[in-house]
Amino acid sequence: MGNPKQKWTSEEEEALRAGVAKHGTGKWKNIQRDPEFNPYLFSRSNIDLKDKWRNMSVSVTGQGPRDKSRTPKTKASSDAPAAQLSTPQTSAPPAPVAYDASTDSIVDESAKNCAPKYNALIFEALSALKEPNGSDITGILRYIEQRNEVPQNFRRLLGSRLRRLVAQEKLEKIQNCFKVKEDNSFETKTPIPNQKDVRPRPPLSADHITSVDTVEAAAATAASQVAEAENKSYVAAEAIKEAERISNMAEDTDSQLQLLIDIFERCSGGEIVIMA
DNA sequence: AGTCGGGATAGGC
DNA sequence: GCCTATCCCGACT
Repeated sequence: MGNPKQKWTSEEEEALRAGVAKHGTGKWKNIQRDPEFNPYLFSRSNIDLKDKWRNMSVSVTGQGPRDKSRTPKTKASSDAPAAQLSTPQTSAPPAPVAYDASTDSIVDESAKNCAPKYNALIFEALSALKEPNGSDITGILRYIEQRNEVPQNFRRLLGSRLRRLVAQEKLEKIQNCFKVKEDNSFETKTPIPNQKDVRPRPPLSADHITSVDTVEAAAATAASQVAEAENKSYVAAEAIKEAERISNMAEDTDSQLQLLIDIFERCSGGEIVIMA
């Protein structure tokens, strides 16, 4: 067709990875315009970035180029940035190994993203199975397997995921069965201020205002309290982000450990395990 | 305007 | 000829 092919250089690829790590997939225009990456990507359009990312994705996941049988396009695929945990991923291609600019390390996005997905599947299974005393791992496994494609070592993964959810008090374990904790809601909730916190202040009457000074002092106090509250809110939000990041790291490490255990056991049994 | 998925095609083997 | 990477187009939000 029109223009001759312009091969992607490694610098461009790195810039694209870093851009996706920073802005998330789907924000191609933002990445392209970002002054940090624009020097490398100025000759590429946002469409080019999308195509290249798609291409990088299939080569990492080992799928053939453009799997035609991919799932139908889901509408409302307003993608979520890479951080969006259960975002699930929208219609974005399976995320390739992404370059994490902040840590200078390679992070497997797909592993990151599947953690919350599996958790959601576990909760879905438990609520669908509706067993009063909880469901055992086999039942949960069967439910998920029937409805989703799962990796070979999924039982192990499921086991560790269940243990983690129990540890996080999102599930409770009764003998060998797992049950959703009553007071648990899985979403991160934004705390709704309870009534006593938002109760209307008593109306100011004239005798509350003794002088302009006191009004100003009250205003200054209120302003400083608002600022302080905002500050605390920001610190809390940062802490939540950090906790999520650490949780994801833990999930990754756990998955890797399970895989290594699996390989070790197979090797111990005399099986030859070929690493890809 | 921006994004997406699919089709077309250049280029390497 | 086949496969992959890139370009292009139309649909969608």
